[in-house]
Amino acid sequence: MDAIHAFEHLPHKTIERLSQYRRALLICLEEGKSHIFSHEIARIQHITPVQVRRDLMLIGYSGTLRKGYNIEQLIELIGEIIDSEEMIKVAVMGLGDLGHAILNYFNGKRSKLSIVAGFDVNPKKIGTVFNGVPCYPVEQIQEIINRENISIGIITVPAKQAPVTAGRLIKAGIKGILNYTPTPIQVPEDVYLEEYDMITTLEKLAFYVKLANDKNKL
Amino acid sequence: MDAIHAFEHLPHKTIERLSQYRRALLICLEEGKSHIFSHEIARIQHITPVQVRRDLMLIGYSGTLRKGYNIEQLIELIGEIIDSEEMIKVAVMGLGDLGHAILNYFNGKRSKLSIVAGFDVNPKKIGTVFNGVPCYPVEQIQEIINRENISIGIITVPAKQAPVTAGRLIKAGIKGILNYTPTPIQVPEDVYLEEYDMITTLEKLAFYVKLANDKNKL
DNA sequence: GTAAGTTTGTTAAAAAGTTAACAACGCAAA
DNA sequence: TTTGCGTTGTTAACTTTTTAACAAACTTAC
Repeated sequence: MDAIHAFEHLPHKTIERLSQYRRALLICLEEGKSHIFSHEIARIQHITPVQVRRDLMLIGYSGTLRKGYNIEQLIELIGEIIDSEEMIKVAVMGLGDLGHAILNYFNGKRSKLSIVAGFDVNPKKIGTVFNGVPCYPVEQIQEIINRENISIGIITVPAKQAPVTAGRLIKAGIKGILNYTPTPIQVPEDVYLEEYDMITTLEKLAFYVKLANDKNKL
Repeated sequence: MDAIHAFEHLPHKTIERLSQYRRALLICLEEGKSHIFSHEIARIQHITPVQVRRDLMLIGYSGTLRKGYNIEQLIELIGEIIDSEEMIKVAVMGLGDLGHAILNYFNGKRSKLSIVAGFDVNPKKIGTVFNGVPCYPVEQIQEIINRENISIGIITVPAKQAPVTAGRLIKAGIKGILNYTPTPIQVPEDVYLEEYDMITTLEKLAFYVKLANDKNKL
């Protein structure tokens, strides 16, 4: 009980990294490894070994001296912290290229997180099934979200339609929204929002590439 | 000269936000507005007005008291800071759904950043043109990157192929890589890397939705 | 023309996140 | 043995980022 409460206060960045650690660990497990050192995890994630050890300290996991961390146990523990007990269900709004891309990458790999519905305005897509996910008309959003008990919506519609799509999700009682479009949206306080915009990242990258270039010119 | 040097030391987060401010400002300009208050920008980006003012202070832009910031001027200034003088050219590795999605969202809107080539292994795609971007076979990567003077590569291939794709880009002399796959890659020191993974964000969102749920249950 | 209200620009404080430092431990080699 | 090395766990220092506080300046209302 006390331990559960502690996880509430994990730093946001640690939560992100735990998800990443787990992904890396799953790959290592596949490769037949049973233990891993902090510096190995660190190298994969482009961070320092200290940071890895600190994160693991925060979640109360102990490794073995000179042997590293037990991969299987660590995956298990990370799951206990970041996964939900019940399945968390997700809807994708807009089954264009980006929606499809997400379904592809996601592809039933997460055990406690599952995309169960897609919505689109294109009549040709309605009724089709892509990667096991059926496509519904947006008008049915309220009905499907209630029926399937969907708590997260991913917005992958064209940028201009992001706000109205967000509005629909909010009205339907969604708990969290992941917005992949470059158009920022507004949500009420009780909806958790994650804006995840591709263009910002690219422009930032371009800035630092330019900077490096300019330095080399001197 | 001195002013240019100062921009080198802008906080990373400020660079990100400048890109976002500009995007929001462009929309406001389209809507016919000429000035904007810090709290308006803040609201759009889900941050505080202080943060906006602080960022603008750092880039040395002054607004008008009780009138706000001149949108056109501010867009101009942000461009001077984050854009490169010459066009920065970008290649997309993998023209699947995600590659297409990026081309769609990007779509020639950035004036100083341009996607000029796509690469794929699928023979059916080679030679086609999507959104004005021609698709080449990966074997020609070195040739095209040299010829077009491409400095940034975006990786949108299937996750398993991310590392080998990164290797090809690096060998071809790329300066910056944006990796959209969930598989982390390794780059030498002089290549700027941005990992931009969709699954981490979704898992983080799920965690905070779960947390909110658990709290409500009590 | 004076008071009240807004908004900017800036400095200072606080919070969040990262890195450094190092004790503790245990294995391996001499 | 005992010495040296590699690794963990943890505290403390540092850096980055955000937030608070407030003076200055302009506008409007009275």
